[in-house]
Amino acid sequence: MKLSKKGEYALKAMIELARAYKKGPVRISSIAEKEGIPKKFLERILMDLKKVGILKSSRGAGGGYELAKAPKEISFADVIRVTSGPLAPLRCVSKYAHINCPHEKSCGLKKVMQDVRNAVATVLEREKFGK
Amino acid sequence: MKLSKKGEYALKAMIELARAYKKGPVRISSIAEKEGIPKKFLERILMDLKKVGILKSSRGAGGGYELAKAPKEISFADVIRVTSGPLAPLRCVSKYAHINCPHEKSCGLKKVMQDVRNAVATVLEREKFGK
DNA sequence: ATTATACTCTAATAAAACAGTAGAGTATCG
DNA sequence: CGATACTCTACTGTTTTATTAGAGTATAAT
Ligand code: FES
Ligand code: FES
Repeated sequence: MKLSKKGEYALKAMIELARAYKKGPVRISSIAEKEGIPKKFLERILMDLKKVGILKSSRGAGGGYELAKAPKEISFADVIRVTSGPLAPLRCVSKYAHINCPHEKSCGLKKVMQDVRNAVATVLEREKFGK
Repeated sequence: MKLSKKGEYALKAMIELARAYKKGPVRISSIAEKEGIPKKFLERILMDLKKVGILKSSRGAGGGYELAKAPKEISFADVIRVTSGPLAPLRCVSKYAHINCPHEKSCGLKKVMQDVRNAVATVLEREKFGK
């Protein structure tokens, strides 16, 4: 039930970027240093977040990354889904990555796992990067 | 944030064993067949659960596994901790496997992850294998 | 006692996921 | 142009996951 390093780094970077919202782009290396994240790894993470429209970037001198929308429009859940996959403990109870199980009807796990996924999603969807 | 196969199998086996509580031991192969779990893998899982006192076993003909205590005394959380590790997304917010982070004081992640771990623990500790 | 039954234990392994790195390429600013 | 900083593909090493092999031990029934 643990969060990957990638997810952890992504959230930390997002917090940093939210802090700099509307203050111009932030360099990857600046975030990497402040948060103690390997730079090359962070590059890939931020690219992923850009690809789904959470971040935008500008190149060249004075360039860097910044939020693509208001911090209050971005949830922890959004970031984790992109960087560490579904929140649900089992695919059969995942909302956005659902897959059917063979014996769903008689499965004693499904209900509880559904509750877990909902509990997690509630916390992570409520939590935004700004208010 | 996903549950390992090992954890999933363990829970399914526990449900099966709870059903047979006070009805004598159940063979590994019987559980493996019913739940579609590789037998050899299940052996190891049940051994783990025995080691921590959740299950007990008897050998030889007529032998098998059974719960070591009343189903209502065993929670999903107990089983998952043994077979898939801590419930917490990060070690620094884990109750039973806690490790300190360097910058805990200024970390923007800790509080939310604490909430996640609590939400998960609440669901999984409430859910028992019998009532 | 012998045999069949069923758990016990250590070790090994194949594949996947995770964490991180290398390096050449491209856009932009001054 | 030259420095800056993101872009993109591919590669690598490590760890974890999921599983299997096989020899060993205890028990019950015959
Ligand atoms: S594990 Fe998916 S329905 Fe039981
Ligand atoms: S990640 Fe542990 S305190 Fe921030």
